[in-house]
Amino acid sequence: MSDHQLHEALEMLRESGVRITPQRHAVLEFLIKSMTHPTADDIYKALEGKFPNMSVATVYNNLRVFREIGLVRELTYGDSSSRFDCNTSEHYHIICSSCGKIVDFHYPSLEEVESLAEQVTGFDVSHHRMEVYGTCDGCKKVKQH
Amino acid sequence: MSDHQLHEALEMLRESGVRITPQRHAVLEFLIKSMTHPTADDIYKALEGKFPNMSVATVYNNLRVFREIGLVRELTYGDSSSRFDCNTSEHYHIICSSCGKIVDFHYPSLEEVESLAEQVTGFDVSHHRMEVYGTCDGCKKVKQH
DNA sequence: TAAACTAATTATAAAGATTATAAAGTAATA
DNA sequence: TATTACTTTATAATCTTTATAATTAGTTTA
Repeated sequence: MSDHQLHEALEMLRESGVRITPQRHAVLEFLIKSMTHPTADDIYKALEGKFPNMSVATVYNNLRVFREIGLVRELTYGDSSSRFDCNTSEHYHIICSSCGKIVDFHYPSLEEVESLAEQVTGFDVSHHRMEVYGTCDGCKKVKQH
Repeated sequence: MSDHQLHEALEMLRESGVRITPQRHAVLEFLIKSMTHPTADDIYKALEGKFPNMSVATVYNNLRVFREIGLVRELTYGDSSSRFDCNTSEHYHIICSSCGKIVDFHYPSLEEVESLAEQVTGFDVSHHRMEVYGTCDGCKKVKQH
């Protein structure tokens, strides 16, 4: 499943004329295989075993390249650092206010909101973003004790 | 209108046992009267004429106090710095991807999304957040030329 | 009102995330 | 092979936000 996704992503890079270096490949692979939504630092730490000389700047550079191509989305929440999401298919996120865990969920796209906003404000709407916040199962149990 | 809002906000501060200092009053007043959603730095710059000795830390301190009381909401968008919104009534934002302008709009709360997310993920949902992105009227015109 | 206490402000430093720059390395192409 | 463009590394710089300590100001109490 994620192998197929990786393959497609590499294809997109090639088509865009972006070189596929070992570091770039590793960052991409880690992003696709990770089910969490890692920060740049998460990725850096995860790969420093394999690439002891890799610089943080390389992680950021590659994430920027991926974002520009449309391969990843950058998620900015309240906390200090951005998170990166490789799943570009339509989905929303629910975030645990207690431990920061992020879980995907699906819901039909909120087109009605977009068209209303367009009418009311006179903007040309391109997209929207929505997240739900709450307490995850694990944190609920911890709180009960 | 905003005088009334300022009065109510000051009342809330008093009830919470928070001192109303000149700087605090000025930050609050600026937030309420400004129709934009300023960053901490915007506020700092706007008030440095009146309070030449005011420190940035004071602005942040006061914003934190206001947030803790529930007087303002902190908005974290893609750009580097947080924005602060004094309008605590239910509403959503539409943001211009080109110039960063933020406009409020109203829409019935998305309770259905919250309850579905709750069922699917097992979270206890507390709230959600949604923004619409697009191009504002001004920027549309600029682009046409 | 004066003394004591508490909270707020200032000035400054520190932390953390991200971006910029220059030099060195690597791949692609003619 | 020589040239070119792209990528990485190392490092410094920037920017936002938080932390700390000292000072100031406001509030309470005697």
